[in-house]
Amino acid sequence: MNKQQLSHITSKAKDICARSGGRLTEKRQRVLEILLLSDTPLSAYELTDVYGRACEESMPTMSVYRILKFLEDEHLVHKLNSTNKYVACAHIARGHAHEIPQFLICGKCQSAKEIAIPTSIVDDLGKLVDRAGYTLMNSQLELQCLCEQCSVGAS
Amino acid sequence: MNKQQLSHITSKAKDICARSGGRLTEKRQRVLEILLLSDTPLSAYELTDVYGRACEESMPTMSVYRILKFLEDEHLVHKLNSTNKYVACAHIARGHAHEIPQFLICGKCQSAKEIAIPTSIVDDLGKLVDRAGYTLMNSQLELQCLCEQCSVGAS
DNA sequence: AATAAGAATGATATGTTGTATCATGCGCTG
DNA sequence: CAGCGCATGATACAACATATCATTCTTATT
Repeated sequence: MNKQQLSHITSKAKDICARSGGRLTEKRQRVLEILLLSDTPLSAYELTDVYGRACEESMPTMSVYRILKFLEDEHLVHKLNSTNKYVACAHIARGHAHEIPQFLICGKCQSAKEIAIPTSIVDDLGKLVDRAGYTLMNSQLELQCLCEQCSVGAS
Repeated sequence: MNKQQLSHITSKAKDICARSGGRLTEKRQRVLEILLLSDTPLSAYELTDVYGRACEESMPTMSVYRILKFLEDEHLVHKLNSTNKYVACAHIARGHAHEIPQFLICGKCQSAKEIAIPTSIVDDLGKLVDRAGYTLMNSQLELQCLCEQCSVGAS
């Protein structure tokens, strides 16, 4: 990702925050940028470390958690429940529809890819859940995979 | 679950362990029984507490983790990654096919139901993952739901 | 039965993730 | 410029998990 793309995304992100009455402060923007530039999802503590090294000043982890919560509420960041790590939303630049995100997580290099799952599959899952007497509340799936590169390497 | 059902299951569990060269010791069996009798999944620390109260002697949490690992390796217990809690396998008594477990987790009462997901849905997911250039390694899904009782209560 | 080997468990320390709470700083508005 | 509200800092602690070494229990062999 180059600087222009990054500034385009953060500009969009500012709009999104403004529309909901929030503010993308400098620290929040920096945290978001770190996640946008990271190859892999990061834990709150990893983010604290990266922030400290990148910004020449440290931030308490508590603040990182608060900022992550803000960014999550704005749908700019997603949390991976299976790994307790955070990843920037892949759809900030274009439209940013608030669809339920789905993730493919590589068990080898830890990269995570946000994908769209066809409505048909989600509907099938919903029907299945209904038949079990339950109601589906959230269908964020996190599928444990191998990414293309790691599949090749492991052959 | 009555005593007869419980002892039938633990007897099956002993067979399963024996077949793989493991031993379902008394402590391992007690941990399994606690999970079998629990209405909800339990964390390792909750298990430590319950064990201490039920068995009139305490067990270090470290041992609980080791026992949980053993029971997981024998497919007698599953871990819910989204909540960091553990649940007894629902299929010990009958056949105990080592299918990938799928769970419906009630966000209100915390109960978890282990279900079978039709091959067709899993296949569809697999194809989707393939198209994204990834390889599906494990399809344990944990769907956040409301159970029947909690849905009714919330109406 | 004695003993040695290996499995199971205990004890202790520490690492990782996350929340609670109160204090401080910063920016806007009247 | 005073005061209010939002954002951030600082500190403490709770919950989840692993590493490591010591001890105890089983089992096989003699």
